[in-house]
Amino acid sequence: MRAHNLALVLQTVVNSADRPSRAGIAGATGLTRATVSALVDDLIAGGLLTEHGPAPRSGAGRPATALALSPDGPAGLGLEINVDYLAACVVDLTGAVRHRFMDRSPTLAGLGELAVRARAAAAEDGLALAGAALAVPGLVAPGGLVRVAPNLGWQDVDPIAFLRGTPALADLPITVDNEANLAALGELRAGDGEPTFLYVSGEVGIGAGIVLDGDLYRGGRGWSGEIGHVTVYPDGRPCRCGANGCLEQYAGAAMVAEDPALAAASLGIALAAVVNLLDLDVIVLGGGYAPRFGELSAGIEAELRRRVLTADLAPITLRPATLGPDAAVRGAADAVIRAVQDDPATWLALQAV
Amino acid sequence: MRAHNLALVLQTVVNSADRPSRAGIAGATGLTRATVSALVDDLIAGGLLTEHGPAPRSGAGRPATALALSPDGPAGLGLEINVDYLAACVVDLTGAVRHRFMDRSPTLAGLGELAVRARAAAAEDGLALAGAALAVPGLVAPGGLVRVAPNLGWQDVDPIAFLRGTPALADLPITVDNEANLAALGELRAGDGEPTFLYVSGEVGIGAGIVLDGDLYRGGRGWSGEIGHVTVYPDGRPCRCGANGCLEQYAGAAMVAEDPALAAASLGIALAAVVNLLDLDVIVLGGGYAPRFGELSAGIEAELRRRVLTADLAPITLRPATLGPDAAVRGAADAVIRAVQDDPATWLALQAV
DNA sequence: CGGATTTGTTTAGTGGTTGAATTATTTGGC
DNA sequence: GCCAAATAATTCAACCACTAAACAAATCCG
Repeated sequence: MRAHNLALVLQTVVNSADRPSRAGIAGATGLTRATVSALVDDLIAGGLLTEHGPAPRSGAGRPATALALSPDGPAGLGLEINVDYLAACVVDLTGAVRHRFMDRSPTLAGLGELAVRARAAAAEDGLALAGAALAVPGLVAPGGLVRVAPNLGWQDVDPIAFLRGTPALADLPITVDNEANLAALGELRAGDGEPTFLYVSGEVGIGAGIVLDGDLYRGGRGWSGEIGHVTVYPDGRPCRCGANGCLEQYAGAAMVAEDPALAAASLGIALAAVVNLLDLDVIVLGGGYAPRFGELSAGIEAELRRRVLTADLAPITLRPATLGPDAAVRGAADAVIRAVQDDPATWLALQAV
Repeated sequence: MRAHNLALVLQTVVNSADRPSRAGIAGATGLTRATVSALVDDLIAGGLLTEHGPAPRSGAGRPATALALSPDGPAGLGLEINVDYLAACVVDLTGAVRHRFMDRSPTLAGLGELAVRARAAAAEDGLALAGAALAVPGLVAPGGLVRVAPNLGWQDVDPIAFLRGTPALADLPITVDNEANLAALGELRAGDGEPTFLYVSGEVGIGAGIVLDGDLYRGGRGWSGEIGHVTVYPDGRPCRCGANGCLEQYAGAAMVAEDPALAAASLGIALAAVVNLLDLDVIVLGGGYAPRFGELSAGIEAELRRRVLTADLAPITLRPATLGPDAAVRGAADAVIRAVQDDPATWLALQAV
């Protein structure tokens, strides 16, 4: 119960645009001011919140002491390994990017080094890492095992086990997730604040992250969002997956450059299927699609209007991603601090030991 | 908190195959035996659980008193209105069907009469109704307003307001939901126990219910599962929705009879898209597809193997629905008793008044 | 300067859970 | 046949976390 209410209070601070007061949080959550005070004291003692000087107020009454996430609280380490680069970034509890690192040699050994450097940089700022999340362009099994990552040439690779081998990382909780999934989480924080949307990432392959009500939908085995292999032309071009007419063959990076109209129409057909099935009203185009949004949007929207059953009952918003190519690393780091924000009690318990 | 734990205890009883004891529940939930005792006492007093004689045990020790859902507890009323029939059924807390009614005149007035008859029959058994749920073949807005139901000729019809007009139903909480959604819920209880699956209902139109982790996924506006309008052949036959090549034109009732092979292949293409997007591993064919499962399954499975990216990493189960044409009414009644089972505290509070 | 007003803290009280001890009911061994 | 062991369920004191209400602090307004 306390755990739940700690999360409730912290979430309220996270979600509020301004810096709320204890009384404000009490009003928003339905808890008593006394309860909120007690909980906030714990969160301040644990280094998750900080008090700020009283803000200038209008009207009578004692001025409120503003509360905000502490920039010195636990930070998240985002990692990404992709076809032609490595990336790492440290994001503090407030969501601010504190450090970024890149490398052009996409190997696991290089990733380990990058992670160690990032951790050292965080330590210099006095930041403790709550954990790390790794973005991978492939299918990830629940335990973090990468079953297949075609563009990396990986099959049944266990990056967590490898990173744990580095002494400086042995104690760090690490998770692995699909690149598009994490990019979607990055967009969730950085974007317009919609809690439910589809994030589509168009690179060599095409992936999607499905965000429902502020949470990533991963599917039964974590393999959701493989929109690149949705069939658009049943007897169309053969795909490397063995099927014919996959979206990837019509809206992959190559086709977007060569024939944007075809890419847009194909994408529109696949997206209409998603909307018909899941009843989403926001679609975010990221990855390689974002910079070419202007060329693609009209063609996509035309297909959506034609093929979505409920198109005339409620509008569908199509917009480009706000984050650039580092959406996945940002999302990975975000996933770590989200975990702390969603369950501050375990972090506080860890600190107390 | 008590509300949460009451639900936890009741759910444990619902989900356990045998009749659990208080101690067994304590072990399964992590609560203390003392706590479970107190909660179970409340549930028995509220008429939701009953004690049964001690079961024969192996080994020493005091024998456990078996607990089971009470057949005299609150019951659910399921209602369905469709193109050529009306249906109603009363399901008790244990999930047993106590009464069924049918009618061939699918009007709202007839539905009201049927509901009154069903309620009277339930009352004769000493059953109190916790509420009613109505299955409709159309798009339902959150408040229960039916935006469009093409096969009924409905547009912006409010069945709740109508039924409330009947004095004998004025005090009954009523909800409205899509037919395929409720049929999926019916299958959830009656089926193999998988918590996550896609239920596809093939009638004149084709609808689907998406069940994720034991819960129906309704989408942002409750319009999920419109698989009938997923595009399978982008330049194919015109559909009554205005688009071309919708699944409904290739796997609707007419086509299943005329060309089962084409229906199966088309259905396979659309289902592969669903699996690629949502990573489901169980697909249930219901409605008109169930009786023709033998003719369709091979063709569907062939497309799934070819078009699902992860087909060779994990198998996909395709099976016919266990419930027949009354899946939707059963599911509707089930939805009502599920609501009680998921939140027994409010039911107990209502009784106490 | 004093009342009004709002924030935050203190204190007593309450509901609900835990843990230990107790009672109840069976099996099995000598 | 009786006692010990084992398991189920209840009772009771302690405790934790939230609530309610009073109180203290800090500001504005007349």
